[in-house]
Amino acid sequence: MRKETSTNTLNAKELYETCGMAIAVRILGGRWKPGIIWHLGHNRVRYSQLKALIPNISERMLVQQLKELEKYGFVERFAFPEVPPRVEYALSEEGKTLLPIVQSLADWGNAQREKIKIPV
Amino acid sequence: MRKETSTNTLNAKELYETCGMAIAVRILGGRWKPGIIWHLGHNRVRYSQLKALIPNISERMLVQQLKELEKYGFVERFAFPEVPPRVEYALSEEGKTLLPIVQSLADWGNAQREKIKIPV
DNA sequence: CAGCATCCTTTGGGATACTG
DNA sequence: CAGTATCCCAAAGGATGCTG
Repeated sequence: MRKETSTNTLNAKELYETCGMAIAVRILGGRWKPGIIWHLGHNRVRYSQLKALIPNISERMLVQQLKELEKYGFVERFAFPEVPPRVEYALSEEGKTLLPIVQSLADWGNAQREKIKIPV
Repeated sequence: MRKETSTNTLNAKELYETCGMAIAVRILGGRWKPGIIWHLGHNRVRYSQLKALIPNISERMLVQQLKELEKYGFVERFAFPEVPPRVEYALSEEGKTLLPIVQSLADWGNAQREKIKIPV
């Protein structure tokens, strides 16, 4: 078992030397987290459902990002001891504070779709 | 001269296959763009000023990110034919639509500074 | 079903030196 | 002052195969 180099871990030094923007970018950074948060919204969502909602994401990324969000307390994980297994994810109260941000990202992006000039 | 692989170029295929969120993440993605946009705000800012406002950023990154933002039309560049040279950057009208997003990122990040649990 | 492990490629970003 | 050019490393992400 090889230890995955833990990225996005804010240690005390980094935390207090950076401004809020830097913190936000580190926590929300990457290609997937905003989409995951957006799809969680206010509901509980099953792992398989989440995977279906986010086409192109690999299982590796989905699990990894969910774990990071869980580690920071933005996402809660509910595992049911059933066979076959069932796991649901949801935003914590803290995580829900991210919803306005990701919503405005999504809205902005959708508005761009019509306006942007296509290179090539 | 080695051609820098052009990142963040949305071609037609990528553009129309993705949702708004994916577009927003691609355009705003990375460690620096939100901070650059935030510091530009509603003013014109000189290159050297921008560099001072964003500690830790290298010239390479600052120039590269500004060029990308300019390519998409979110940033305008004003070069004055003087010696020593002077260059100012500002958000275009289109670019200013990003301000609410980056502002909410900054606000959220600042709010986190007090709340977050410090690992190690 | 909901993952984990491993290998690999691509991208982002830092350091340094140099220039019109 | 406002950049370029080059080299290099680290982090992000993809593909595939396997498991409780």
